[in-house]
Amino acid sequence: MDHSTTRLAVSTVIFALRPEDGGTPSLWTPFVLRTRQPHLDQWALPGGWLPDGEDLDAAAARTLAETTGLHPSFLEQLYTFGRVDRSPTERVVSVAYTALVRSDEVERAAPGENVRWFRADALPRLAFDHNAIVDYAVQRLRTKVEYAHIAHTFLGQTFTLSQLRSVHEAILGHALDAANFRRSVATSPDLIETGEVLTGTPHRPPKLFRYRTAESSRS
Amino acid sequence: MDHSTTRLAVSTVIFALRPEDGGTPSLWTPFVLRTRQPHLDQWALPGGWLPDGEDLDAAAARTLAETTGLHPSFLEQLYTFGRVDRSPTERVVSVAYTALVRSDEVERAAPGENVRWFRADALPRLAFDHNAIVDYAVQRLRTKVEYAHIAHTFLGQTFTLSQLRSVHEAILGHALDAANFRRSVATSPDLIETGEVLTGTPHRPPKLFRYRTAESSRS
DNA sequence: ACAAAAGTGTTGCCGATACACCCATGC
DNA sequence: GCATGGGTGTATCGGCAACACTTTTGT
Repeated sequence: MDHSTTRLAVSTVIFALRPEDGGTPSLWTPFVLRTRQPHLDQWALPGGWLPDGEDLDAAAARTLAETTGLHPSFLEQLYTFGRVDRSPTERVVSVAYTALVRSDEVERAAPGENVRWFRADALPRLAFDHNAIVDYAVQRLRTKVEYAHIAHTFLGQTFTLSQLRSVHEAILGHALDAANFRRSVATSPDLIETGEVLTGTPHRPPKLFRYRTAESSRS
Repeated sequence: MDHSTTRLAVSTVIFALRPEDGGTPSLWTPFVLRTRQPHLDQWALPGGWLPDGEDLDAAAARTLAETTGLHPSFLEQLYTFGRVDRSPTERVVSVAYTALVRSDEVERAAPGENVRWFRADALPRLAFDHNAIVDYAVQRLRTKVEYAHIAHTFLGQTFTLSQLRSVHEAILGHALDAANFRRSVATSPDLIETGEVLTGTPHRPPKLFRYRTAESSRS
């Protein structure tokens, strides 16, 4: 049997929220400096080749940990990019993933020499078709945050509704009415009041919430 | 450079509407009888290996035409299935596609010796993980038909609103209010009245509509 | 007391549903 | 003219955006 020369890769668009200098947080994503041709010295999505014995999800999780040191709280397949001409030197089909990581995760992780974060809405020219991949990921994240409960994966186990709203605002790129936002998320039975409040704020202490997980809903 | 043994395939879930014996139409999908191991003599999705020089979309269109003789009016990537154990003999990553074909297309196409159609909601045990793939495709089709204008791709260039409604009903699996359905699709500026009516019906002749395409909207 | 964020109440609008009703054609 | 599907009108309901208002804390 003759072999195909097409190679299979996995790439991940990682999103984190980083507070603008003293202001409201915004979406950032990390890239890795390429140390080889093609596209030497350009920024590229974290990723790598798919090993024969590894599931796609596992490969995405592993390669993103290896290159950035991060452990995502959310990881899902985005789309598979396979145009013949997307790499100038060989045929590469890339299964792209979207990952969300908590801000404290980003602080804790080793920065990595060749890793750099950019604002998702102000990217440099990336290697291959990675600009298109990131744009598509941003678009999907925007639509998905409005109907799926994923925003809290940017936060800790417990969070205030202001924090959750601020996540939505950063993703959508515009402000939301605090009162209506509260009601819209409160419709979900999976949003649970912990009974505790966050102290140390200069004003009225907000209640802390958490999302019901598979584990927390056992029996 | 040592080669990976992982192989890349493309598979397509093809949907068409077929009138139940004298009744309302329902969703059907064609499968191909496997003539080799593994899963010899089981039904499998139309598809094939991805050639080195062919785009994913093109490979999906070509393989589905080769096996079933069909030419879809709609084709889009669904999801990539890559679990290590999804094939018992070798590692295969499959990029799955969804295709919609018009009923008259199905009539016209050569049936194919090893091709058989099944109701999408009453499938036999298929080869590999193809049952899961079809189920996922049905689920996605149901949600997508409610917000995207894709139902008309099951019909001809022009169609009555009853026909379009009947497509929605077949996909969703339940009846819709004719009056409200009419209004809900009429909100789209892309739905255009042709000015003609369909004659030969036993009752009041319905108006014929078409959807504005990229070509029909040129200046 | 005051500022500011947390949280509640109220109103108006808009889209979707339910369903009554009229229209046009073949028979 | 009558049966039948095509097509229109309309009342009601529920969700959501806007925004006024009350509550609770730190300073």
